[in-house]
Order: sequence, then structure tokens, then C-alpha cells
Amino acid sequence: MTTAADSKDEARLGLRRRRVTLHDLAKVAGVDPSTVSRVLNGDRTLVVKDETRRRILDAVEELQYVPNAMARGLRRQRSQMIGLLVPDIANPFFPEIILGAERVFSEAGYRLLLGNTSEDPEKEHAYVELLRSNVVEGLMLATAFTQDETVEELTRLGVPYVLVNRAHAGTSNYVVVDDRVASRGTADYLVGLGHRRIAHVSGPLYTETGLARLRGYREGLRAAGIEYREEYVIEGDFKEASGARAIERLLKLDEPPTALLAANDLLALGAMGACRSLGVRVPQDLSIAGFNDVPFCSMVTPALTSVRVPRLEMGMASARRLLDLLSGSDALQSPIVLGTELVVRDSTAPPSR
Amino acid sequence: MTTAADSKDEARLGLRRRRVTLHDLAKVAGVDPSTVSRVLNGDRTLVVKDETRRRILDAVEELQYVPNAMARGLRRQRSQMIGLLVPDIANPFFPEIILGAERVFSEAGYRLLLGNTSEDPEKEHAYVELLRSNVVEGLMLATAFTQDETVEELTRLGVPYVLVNRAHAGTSNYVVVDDRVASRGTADYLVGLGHRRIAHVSGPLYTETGLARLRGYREGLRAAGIEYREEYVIEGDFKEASGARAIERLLKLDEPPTALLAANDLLALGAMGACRSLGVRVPQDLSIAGFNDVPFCSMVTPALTSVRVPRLEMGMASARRLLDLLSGSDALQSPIVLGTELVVRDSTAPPSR
DNA sequence: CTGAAGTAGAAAAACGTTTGTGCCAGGAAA
DNA sequence: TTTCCTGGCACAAACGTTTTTCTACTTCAG
Repeated sequence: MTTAADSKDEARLGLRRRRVTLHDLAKVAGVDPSTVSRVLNGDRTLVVKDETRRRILDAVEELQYVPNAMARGLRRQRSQMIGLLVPDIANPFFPEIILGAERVFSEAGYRLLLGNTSEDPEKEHAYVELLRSNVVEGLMLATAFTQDETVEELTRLGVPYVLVNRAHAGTSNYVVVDDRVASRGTADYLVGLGHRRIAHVSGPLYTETGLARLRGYREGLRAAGIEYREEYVIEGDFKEASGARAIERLLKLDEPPTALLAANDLLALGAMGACRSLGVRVPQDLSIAGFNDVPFCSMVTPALTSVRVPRLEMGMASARRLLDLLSGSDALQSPIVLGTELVVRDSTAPPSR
Repeated sequence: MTTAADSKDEARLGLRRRRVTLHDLAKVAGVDPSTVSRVLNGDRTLVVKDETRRRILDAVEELQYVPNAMARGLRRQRSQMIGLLVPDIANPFFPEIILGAERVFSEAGYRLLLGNTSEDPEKEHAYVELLRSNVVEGLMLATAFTQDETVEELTRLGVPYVLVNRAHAGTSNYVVVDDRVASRGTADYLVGLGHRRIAHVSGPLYTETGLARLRGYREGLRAAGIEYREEYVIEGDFKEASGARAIERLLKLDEPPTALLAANDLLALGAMGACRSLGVRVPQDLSIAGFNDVPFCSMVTPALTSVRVPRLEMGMASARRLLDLLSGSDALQSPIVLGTELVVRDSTAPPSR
């Protein structure tokens, strides 16, 4: 038997067992490979005798056959993979998004290729090439820092993609929260506590997210009839250090704020840290509110008031939208806007004066 | 021209532009596809005239050619992808491991397929099938909960894999830290502070990690001549809630401990939370030390003393080992053991009595 | 008895690469 | 002049599927 000889060869050569293919299967079952393929794929157009079908299935079991994904992909022109790009996996905002996406995709028989762009346009571009090389069928861009250029290239290529937590004029395939409204809500809450001197440390103002949260802040102040003060708004970069720097500047003002609305939790955390070293008590001397409600919000002391962003749902909704796109349902869908919720914890209180 | 007709068809039918293949390229450059392939792959065995080479490269530029990864993979029998399995991406222990792995892999021209097993054997098995279906060339298992069964199946299949943060008798392809020694170090430190009544909340004792950390704890006590007390050791499950439960039981003892060595940071955090609600001050009434030094350790108050585990390096080292395996360097390598470091923060202090 | 319609499956052509081999020209060696 | 290289490329066979087309055998109506 060839099989016996082969396995001896393999043993002698220390080679990995040759993969069992459709042909091996067909030989064992005494039919043509095409028939095997049809049986395994449940093709209804052609008829196969029960007895033949059984022989085939037995052979599959016996040989432990697993189809070769690349051959199948090549033939079907589908890789059953999607790419998910994040700027920084270590940022606590992203893991749950990934989790949600993975859940939806794996349920739909898709696999997740994860790319960490480190906000590097080169890497971002490299991942777009994956699309052109048919490695992935679609792309999920989960980053506020995505280059406009990238988005436009994707649109031009006419390939399926969806933006996560970032809107874009050229498409309606994105999943976001209403940053402006949520930010406005937090501002309203701080006003409601009695604060009048409310500062804002923003995100980078070249990001939609950063801008929208700033707008919400201003709206809240205006609605309360509070005058906008230039010196109360400091642009940060969504990272801890810039939150600390901001609070140091703010506390040096003649009229320091009694509350700080930070554009994300890391900024808030940085601010809290700086307060601690400056001897400023939170929330007695300064209320601080964050944004995103990442897991550490409830772990720090005082626990951080923040805006809950449904990250898991965000990942799932984006994934589902991408699957819709892939299945070619051409029904033009509108963007998905998920709801937020202000989670009040211990870092905010009425002003003490 | 066919091209003109084709593009009209595409426009009319609203079809995606047909992918440009090696054949198109060959036609434009006036050579055989095989020649194009050789030029693009820098094949040195065959000679190509400079002029021909230039024509080909021009055509590549003109047509924006990108090779089809599935066709190439099918032919070369390599997918240039590896799978990384984690039990829970949202667990702060894993993102940095993923980050390290992604960095190494993407540098080496490999892509990362991420799987979240949720500690579900079914899903785990599904990802092993990816190996058999040639979707991935190798597997990185980053989970203490990996089924022994899975590891043995991988070994039996003779496929490349590496275990992250988990040892296994049947292989030497794993990257770990010396949990026993590190845990011992923390115990020594607590003893050095003057503690004699030191408790331990362990991980699940069916995990290597949990066991090793317990062993280190016992060793530390023994070396200090401190008697081992059954009631001071409580088995947890690496999650916050069980840390809280443990501390509640421990504080009810006639002689409550003055220090707690937790088998990971989440347990420590849970314990800290329980202490706060019980009015027990940390570190004055109870010192708490964690393990892993995940990011939130420095964010909580009091900041948590913990054992730094080089997660980034762990991911990178594992990835590199897997690449070694893939390149078939049969040099039998020994397991990789990375160093740890005790990071002393505010949650530990000498006992007050 | 003949042709039409099923039925059950085989043949073969893709999918887009890579790679072993073959072929032809032109120059060097005999 | 013939023989041998060898540079420069083309040919064709893979890789393992899926899918369209084709064939042969039944069965059944007319």
C-alpha cells in the first residue's frame, strides 16, 4: 500500500505527516473528489445516494480530514477573515471592543486578524494592503487616529470597512456614541452640583472625539449661562501626563476651577494624581469627571465619575455592520449611535465654597 | 481592448474591479508570469535582463499589483499567520503580551490571528483546527487554563506551538517567570518588614501558576521559621470577588494576619476593596501584596506592591521562539524563564503592633 | 420501442501563485 | 565547423479546493 510506504518514509525522514486532501478522501471512499466536496458542503443541486454519502462521511472520520483553508479561499475568493486595527491594545479602551468583535465574528465563522498600528501610518497602510492581497475580506478601524487618507483609500478601493468610535463624512459605516451629548450631560451634571468654574482638558482637537467633547462642554456652560473662559480649556492628548500638566496650570490661575471635565479617563487619572501630590483633595477641593468608564475608574480612590461607553456593544455592532456589508446587503444603512450613561462615583461633589 | 470592455462591464454591473493578477502583469510587461514571479521574489537562480526587470517593475507600479496571499500560501504551503489564544483579552494581563507578540510577528512578516477562548474547551479546539486547516502555521497559547488535552493534541500533531506563562512537562517550548521564586521573594520581603502572620490567597490549585506561587509562599515562611497555618491559606480563582471573600474570612480569625500575599493583582484588589468597606486600613492594619503588576497597581490608592512580570518581553520572547520553531531550527532549545522584580509601593508596611 | 427526463456521479476547468524543466540563441572552446 | 556552455526566458505542472459541464445509466410516458 502506498499509505504504508508513505508513513514509513515520513517516519524515516522525520517529516510531518502529509496533509490529507480531498483526493485521499475520494480514493478511500471510491468516488470523485468533486462528489466529496459536494457532500461536505451540503450542495443540494446534485443528488448523492445515501450509501455513497455514508462512505464519504466515514472516510472523513477515518482520515480526520480538515479542508485546506487556503485552497478553499482561493477558489471561493473568500478568506473568512477580517482585520481589526487598533492604535494600542494596551489602552484599556480597546480590549472590550476587540472582545465584542471577536465574539460576533467567530460566531459567524470569521476569524479575527488583529493589527496594532501604534498610530503609525506606515503600519496602517500595510494593513490596508492585507485587504488588497485578499488576506482579509474587510477591515474594522477602531481608532480615532486613523488617517483620513486611509479612509479615503478604502473608499476608493471600494472595499468593506467600518469605523469604530469615529465618524467620517465619506461614509455611513461607523459606530459611535454621541460624544457631544454625553459631554454635555456631564457638564450639566457638574452645573447641577453647583459648580460654576468648570474646566476642561480636551483630547487632541484634530480628532472628532476631542472636538465633540469640547463642544458638549461649551454647550453645557452656555445653557447654564456660564461665561466661556479661554483659560479653563487646555488641549491634552488623551494620555495621563497631559492631564497632570493641565491641572497644574489650572490650579495656578487666580480663580482656579472647582470642577474638571476631562475628555477621557486617562486625563482624569493624571489630573487626580497631580492633585494628590499638590495636596488638593478630590472631590472636596476639585471635582473630576472622566470619560469612557474604563475598568480602572471603579478601582481608583476616589472612584472616578465617568461616562459609560458601551465598548462591548460597540465592538459587536461594528462587527455586525461589517458582516452586513460583506453579505452585500446593499440597503444603505445609517450610522449606528450607541447610548451612554453618566456613572456617578466619588470623584465629584458639590463645590465646598 | 479587453480592458476597456471589462471596465465598462464592471461599471455597468456595479462590480468591484477585478483583482489584477500576475497574468495581467505579464501581459503588460510582455513576459511570462513565471518571469514576473521570479523578479518579484528576487529569485537569484535565474537571470533576467535589466531591461526586462524594469518593464516588469514598471507594470507593477502601473497596475498597482499586490500578490494574492491565498494563492501564494496555497502554493508555498505557508500562510504567514500565527494564532494567539488568550482566555480573556479584557484581563489586563494579556494586552501587553499580545502587543509584544504582534510587534515581533509583524516585523517578521507574519500576521496575528487573535482568538479569545473564554476558557471554553470547544473554542480552544476550534482554534487548533485552524492549524490543521493551514490557516495558521503555529500557535501561541497564552493561558494558564489551557487544557492539557489541547497541548497533547498539538504535540501529537507535531505542529509548532509555544506556551506563554505556563510550563508543561511534554515540551520545552514555553516562556514563563519563576513564580515560585518570585512569590518566595515577596514572602521574604513581608517577613523582612516584620510580619509573622502572613496569609495567602492563592490561584486555582489546578494551575501551575497557582501552585508555584503557593509553594513560594510556604518556602518563604519556612525559611523564616514561621509555622505554616492551614487557616491562613485560601484558594481563590484569580478574580476580584474571591479576593474579597478571602479577606473577610481571614479577618474573622482569632489571630488575623497582618499581611496578605495575593497570588495576583485582582485578588489583591478585591481584598483591598473589602478592607475599605470593613474599615481595615491598608497598610497600617494589613499589608497587601499582589502579583503581575498590571497597570492598575500604580493607579489604586494605596498603590499596590506587586511583582513585575515582563509581559511585553514575554510576548516577544514567545513569538521569537515560535518563529524559531517555524524556521525549523531543530536545535532543541530549553524553556525561557524571564526575571521578575518586586515593585514596592504603598500597600505594604511594617506591622503596627 | 423510442425518446425524454431524471438520477448519480465523473471530468475538467478554474482560482493565482511558484518552481522544475525545457528551449533557443549566441559566444567560447575544440 | 561542430560541440558546449550559459544567459534569458517560456512552458507547464503543481498547490487543494469548488463548480460548471458532461456522461452514463435508469425509468417512465407515449
